Amino acid sequence: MPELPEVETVRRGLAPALVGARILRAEQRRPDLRFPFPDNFAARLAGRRILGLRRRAKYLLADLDGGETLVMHLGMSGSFRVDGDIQGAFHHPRDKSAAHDHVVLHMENGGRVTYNDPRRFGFMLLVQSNGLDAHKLFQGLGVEPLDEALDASFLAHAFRGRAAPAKALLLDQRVIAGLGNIYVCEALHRCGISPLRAGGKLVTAAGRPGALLARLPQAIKEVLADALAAGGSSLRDHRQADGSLGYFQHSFRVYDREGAACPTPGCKGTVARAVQSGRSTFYCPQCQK
DNA sequence: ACACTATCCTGCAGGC
DNA sequence: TGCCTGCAGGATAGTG
Repeated sequence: MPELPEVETVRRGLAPALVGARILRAEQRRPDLRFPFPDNFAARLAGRRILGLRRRAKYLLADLDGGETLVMHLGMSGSFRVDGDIQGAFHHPRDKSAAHDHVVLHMENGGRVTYNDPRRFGFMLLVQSNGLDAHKLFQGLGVEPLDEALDASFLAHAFRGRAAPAKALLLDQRVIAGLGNIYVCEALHRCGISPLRAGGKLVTAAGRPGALLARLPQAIKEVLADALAAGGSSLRDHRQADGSLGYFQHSFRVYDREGAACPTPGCKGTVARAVQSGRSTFYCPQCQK
């Protein structure tokens, strides 16, 4: 479920159960997800206290005592579940999703945090906390989209001379870290930029942001803020850590709305679907230029 | 350097 | 009903 608003919503949901709490015991139920788990993963988690839970881009970072940080990425289908069931697990045998419960953290406070990931594109790593920024995963990461560093001149610099479509550039985590397919589609629609438009064409010859590009940072920040306020988007049956559903999917203007009337006031267009870099793009050919 | 593809994996919806 | 195809919120290695 993982773009920035979803990961941040997960972080907020997990924090009460994890921050300040000690991991009594950890279960690692398979050798790997996207990558192999670290050596002695479960044993290295046992007894550790979680000092804080942060987010960087789409990564969740749990800082542990002892100087290590547990780095978690949800991939496409990762989710966390928190239950306070101290008496023992209730796992319905027909609950298929339990087959994909890959990691369980048994907390000293009686809580239990389970990581479930059917597609296993997610991963967990342990990294020295003081070397996090230098780690390969974080080294090349672009700006946080909600940071003030994301502004029109930053985008003009990043897009200048690029032939790749705006969609591809916004999905590139080395430029902006945290956007994904949904929010890129939504942000481009909000500011009237076609996802097919070459990035370089949105920049003036002098390297300044064009009129449309100037609106993009605000569009990105607004759609993310709206999604955060809604608890993220819940496609299919994805749930937040506390079991509740985000509801921003009801506010999508173009994503997964092929054939619907364009919601832009005064626009008579119809939402279209295109495929870019193997992924669906939704946009209005009428008002996105 | 850049642009584009194929790929990892499972589940689900839609067509026949 | 069942089988098949395509598609899914991500990110990377590999190709030209």
